[in-house]
Amino acid sequence: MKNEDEPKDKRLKGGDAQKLTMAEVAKYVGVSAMTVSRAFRQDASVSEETRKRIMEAVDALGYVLDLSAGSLSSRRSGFIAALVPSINNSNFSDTARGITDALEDTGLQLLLGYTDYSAEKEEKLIEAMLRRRPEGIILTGGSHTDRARRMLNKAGIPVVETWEIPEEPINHVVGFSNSEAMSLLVRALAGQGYRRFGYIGGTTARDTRGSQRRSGFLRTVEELGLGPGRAISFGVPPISMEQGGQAIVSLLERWPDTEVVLCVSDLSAFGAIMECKRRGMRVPGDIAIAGFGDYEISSICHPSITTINVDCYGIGRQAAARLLDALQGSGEATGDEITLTGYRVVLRESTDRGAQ
Amino acid sequence: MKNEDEPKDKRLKGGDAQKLTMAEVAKYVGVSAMTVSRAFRQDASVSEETRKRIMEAVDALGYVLDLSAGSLSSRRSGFIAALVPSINNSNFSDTARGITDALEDTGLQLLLGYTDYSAEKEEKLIEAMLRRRPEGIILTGGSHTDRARRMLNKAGIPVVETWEIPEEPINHVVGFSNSEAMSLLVRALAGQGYRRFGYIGGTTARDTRGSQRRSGFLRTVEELGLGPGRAISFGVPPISMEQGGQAIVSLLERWPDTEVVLCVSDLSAFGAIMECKRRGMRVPGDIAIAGFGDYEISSICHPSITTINVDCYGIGRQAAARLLDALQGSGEATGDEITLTGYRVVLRESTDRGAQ
DNA sequence: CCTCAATTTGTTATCGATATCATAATGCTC
DNA sequence: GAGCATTATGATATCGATAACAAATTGAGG
Repeated sequence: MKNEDEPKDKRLKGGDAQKLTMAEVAKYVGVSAMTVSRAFRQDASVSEETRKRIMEAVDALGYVLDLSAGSLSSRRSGFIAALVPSINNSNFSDTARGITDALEDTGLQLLLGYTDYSAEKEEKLIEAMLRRRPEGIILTGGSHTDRARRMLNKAGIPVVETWEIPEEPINHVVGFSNSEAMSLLVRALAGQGYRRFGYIGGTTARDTRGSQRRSGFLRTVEELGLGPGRAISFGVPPISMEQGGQAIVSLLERWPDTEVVLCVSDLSAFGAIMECKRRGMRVPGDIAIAGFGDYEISSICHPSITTINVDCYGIGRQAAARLLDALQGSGEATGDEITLTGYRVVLRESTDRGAQ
Repeated sequence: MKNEDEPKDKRLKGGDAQKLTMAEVAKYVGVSAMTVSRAFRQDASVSEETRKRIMEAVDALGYVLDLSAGSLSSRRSGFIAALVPSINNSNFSDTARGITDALEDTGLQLLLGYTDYSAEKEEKLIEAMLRRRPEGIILTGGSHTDRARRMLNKAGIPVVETWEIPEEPINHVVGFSNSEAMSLLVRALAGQGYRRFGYIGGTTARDTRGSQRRSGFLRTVEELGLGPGRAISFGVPPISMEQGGQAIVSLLERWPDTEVVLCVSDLSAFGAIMECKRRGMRVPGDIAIAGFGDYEISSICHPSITTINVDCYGIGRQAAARLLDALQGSGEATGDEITLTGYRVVLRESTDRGAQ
């Protein structure tokens, strides 16, 4: 597959004039580099005719703008960073989509990083991102290492924390109370007559949202006089489908008369439901199960899964909007620094009291 | 939430000395900027003692390296780009994880973009990435716009196409034949005695891997003398769970005696199975269903889903490895330019002939 | 004690674009 | 057609790091 009939300098297949610069395009067209630079920006004042000629040359020569040079000079990197715990989670990818959409036509690009639910990885990623000088940064959650906080404070760029309401916000917040949301679900199910509540989901610092949901569960069960709640931890967050299945087995062994089990996410709820069915139990007949997050799987699954719908996409859009506000340098604050996003209970088959 | 007791220049909460440069760190320590620069790289020759003093100063001042300046000078951006069709797809995120892992300790960072299965979006993303001068680029699939191809050729960086075997590779390829893989699944099921095969999944150019699977299906059914295959398209790729459910209804209306249905992915297979169960059909008793991709859901689901397991993670690792080889400028070719990755049939409950 | 090599540090030019200011061309009004 | 505003283009310095080369320091060997 190697070609012999070419110069033997180590060059890549198909690659030719590797280093094509704006100055060369300029010379080719017969204008100055500055004019070429202007032609690339829509606001700049270049005559339509010149721009056309330049763009033709750009096309003919195959020139591609070099932002690394441009951003050094303009002190604008042209991107914002967003860190999410997991890339393979439709909730977070919906948020990422929201950000991307909100950024459209702003000339800003999104750079995504994933922290794998680890504050240490988050710290490293924050540093890696800051080294490229993002114009703003969107984080998931409010739990960061001290060093990460220091770096973010120093950076002098707007920061948005999302998906929860941190005790000590760094800057802007777009999210909701996970504990309140879980509480709402408990109350909704209690309102349907359920009394003996179980819960699947850990308490580790890795998943602060999960911990908040758990504490919302325990608190509410207590408040309703139905306590103490029966909570099982299993595995390392994020709890997988498989771990959901293992957890419900443990839970039912320990508390066999449990009526309804709430899970930290729909994925573990799905695992739990499937495991129950595999063991010949009926859901919701023998045991009712609910999740959190309203993933696609929950509406498709048979039985469909009761859950909390979160405005994931909206979180993304709002977070980006707050960032853009801040970048616009709007002297006055845009109202509160905390933007609350919505959630709602979605009752489905998996907790239907009428069904058998 | 606004503070009045501060200078009113528009400064961000917590932000102080915004522009801290290497030269200032150098002055603080009493060395030259060059020495500071060296201290940041492990290979450089700086005495241990000096490096320690510099790093302490970096810490004390909160200095963060500016890569946009560095990469301009060194002509090394320090990142590679990878484009995947969808961010919310565990197959592709496994590949992304493979790339990330392979890049560890190379000093290279991964920048991920998602094309939403659109060649136009891919073209735009390729341009956006190239403007930041990645040192290499990993693509999904072999179907690109002409302009994208031109840009990639001009860029003079290694390119790896993954997840399929393109007719006209740009440079390196790491993948497998989707049509052969689907063919293998058809043969495995035919071997179990199935005769009347159906298929769910489109033919659009948006999802070339899906098209290849479909053609592999049709070809093999024909070859086995079981044709013509009964194929249904539904919706725009990637086919969702819900569309899988709708598709199987259409398929069974049109060809009620179908014995087994193969789906372009596990997600549509799952949707199809759940829809069947909702309608009171037994899977595999009344209809057998198989998927493609071996997503987590397939092993958890009840019934568990027969599928093709693809080495998604390996694709990522290998793609990154090929890229690194090419970057090492290894004069000689590293064997073939096409790296084949494995796949295997995973037989599970959803096509179990013994079950009812 | 001198020479040469190895190690550590410094100086200067440069990467490729853009900010800024200067200048040329154009158009409009009276 | 002079005067002035407006638009289009150019020249130069600069962003903040690193490459490349130079110089200073140290140590070993004869």
